[in-house]
Amino acid sequence: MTESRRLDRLTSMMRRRGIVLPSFEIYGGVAGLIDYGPVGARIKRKVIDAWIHHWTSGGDIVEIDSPTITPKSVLVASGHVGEFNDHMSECKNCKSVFRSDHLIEAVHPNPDTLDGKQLDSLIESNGVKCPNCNEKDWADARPMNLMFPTTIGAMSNGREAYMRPETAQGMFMLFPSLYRHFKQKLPFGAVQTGRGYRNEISPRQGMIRLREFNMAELEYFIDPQNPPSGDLSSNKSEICLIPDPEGEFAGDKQMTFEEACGLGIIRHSTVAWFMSRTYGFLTGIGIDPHKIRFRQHAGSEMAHYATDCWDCEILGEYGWIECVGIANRTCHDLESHESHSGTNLMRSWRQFETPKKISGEALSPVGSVIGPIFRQRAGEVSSALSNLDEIPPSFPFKLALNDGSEVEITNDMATISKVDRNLHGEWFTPHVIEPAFGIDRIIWHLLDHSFVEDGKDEEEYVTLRLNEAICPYDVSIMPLFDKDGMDVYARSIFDKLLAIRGIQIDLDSSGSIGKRYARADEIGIPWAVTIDHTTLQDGTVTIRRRDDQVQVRVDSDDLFKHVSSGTIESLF
RNA sequence: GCGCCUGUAGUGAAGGGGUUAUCACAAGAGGUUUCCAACCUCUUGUCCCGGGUUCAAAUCCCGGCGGGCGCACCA
Repeated sequence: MTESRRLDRLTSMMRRRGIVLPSFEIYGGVAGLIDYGPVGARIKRKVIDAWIHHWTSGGDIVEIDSPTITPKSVLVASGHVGEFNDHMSECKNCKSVFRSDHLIEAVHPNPDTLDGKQLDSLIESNGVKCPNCNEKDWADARPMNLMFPTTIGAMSNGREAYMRPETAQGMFMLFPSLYRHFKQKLPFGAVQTGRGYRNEISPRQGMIRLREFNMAELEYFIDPQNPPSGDLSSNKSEICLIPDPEGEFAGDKQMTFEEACGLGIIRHSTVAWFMSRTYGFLTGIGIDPHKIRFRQHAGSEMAHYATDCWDCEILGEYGWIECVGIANRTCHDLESHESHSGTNLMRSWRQFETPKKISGEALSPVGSVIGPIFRQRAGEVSSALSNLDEIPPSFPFKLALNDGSEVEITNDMATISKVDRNLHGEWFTPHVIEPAFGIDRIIWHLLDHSFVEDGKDEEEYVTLRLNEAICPYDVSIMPLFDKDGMDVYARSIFDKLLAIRGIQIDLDSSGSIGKRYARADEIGIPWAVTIDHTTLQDGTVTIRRRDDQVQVRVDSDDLFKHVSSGTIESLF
């Protein structure tokens, strides 16, 4: 039983039992696209439900839902269009492919601002050699667009759009609505689960790198001057932390979140709080706590929008895989959307404890003089005058306009007036802390960590020790014999349990009872209820616990009660 | 995108120019007082797709698609 074969056995089982399968297989399949089968879709639903509940149960976070089709302008503002239109250069000699901007990093301060032709000419003029074979024979740079383009509108004059590469932009678009919903008080957050799309060059590793994938993202809006944090001391677990290798705390650490935050390893208290709650979520649905670590991004690998980022990595058959990214996105997105869209709604009001007294002098433009002199430009001159921070000591003076030109202002064009008022607060752009979860990757690791092969002797016996919160079926009903009235009795229990909202029940009457237990164990059904001869006499059934095969006999009424309340465990 | 390896029932495998493609497990029907993958009978179901070579291709060749690994990429 070598470890690499375990991966094969797990993926075979997932196909065979309808958990996760390649998509469109009868047409040859498509790399990077997967289906969740009948069993897998149940697991996925439960993981997402658990995730939504985990974050919204505090009352300060709400769920939203926005389109996957996103107009280009939104993604220009977010930076994705620029970031995603990287160019690739191919060495004609050895066929190696490199990012064009990386090739000329040494000779240009901002290579990612260049277009294809500029990149080619710089590569040519600087004689850049292929890092692989040292030749200088480059093909023209080709854009590598990692977003799926589409068009809104069926006709040729449709609007350019992309399938969203992340769900986060939906939360930013709704910031004004969220701000009103939360009575204009920070902090608050919004979550969204749904599909994201990235046209990966080469998807690999099963459900780890997909082209269409399930994300669950949370944007938590805070006042940067008053960053909130929950009670970190409630989590006593020692966590594996890998701080920024270029920073002062380089080197693996093992400590609580509270300690790491106190020492400044985690730089932001709100980030620390979300790391702790992320840890709580993952372990709560069945991720092995010993296979979780948090790795801080070095400055050089940080996403274009983030100033501090921790990846939560989970260990599985593919090694350590990033499953959650917790980033401090600061005010980047809201500010960028405000300037690109021209709105002024992406802000929050910060009330001063005591109003600030503003007294000073201000220039008031005299319209009747400015108008005739500057004509079309009069409006611009007036607003430039009003916005002057410092009043020049004497007239006339040169006033700079937005277009770069200067005009002369004489003393008849403006009057100086005294200003006295109280400032009760100020507008600012909230900062955003974003935990972003890769749901498919988390599901993979849940399956990986639950997949236990512990057959006696030579025989392999597979149990999927899934946490009850995410099991595909809650209970499997098994008539010991599929006759003599046991079949009818089983059916009646099946129907009655199925009627309970949110409960999924499996009914299995084929094959020997041992085989049925094995089938149920393999897809992680935690409880098996058996109807036998005694049931027909006194209405009691046996309940078998998946993880240790222990059975108890209870009245079927008690079964209904405990299934409804999710307290079967208390019967043991 | 590149290189190497690879693709046979639901799953895992054997076969490697020539009768009707083989096996195990799984699945379906029936039988068996059947509580931890028991047994018996019967049944269903497979050569990734497209070209080429050949009298004959699952087998050899080419291309595509998919998978694994390495390089590159992974906001």
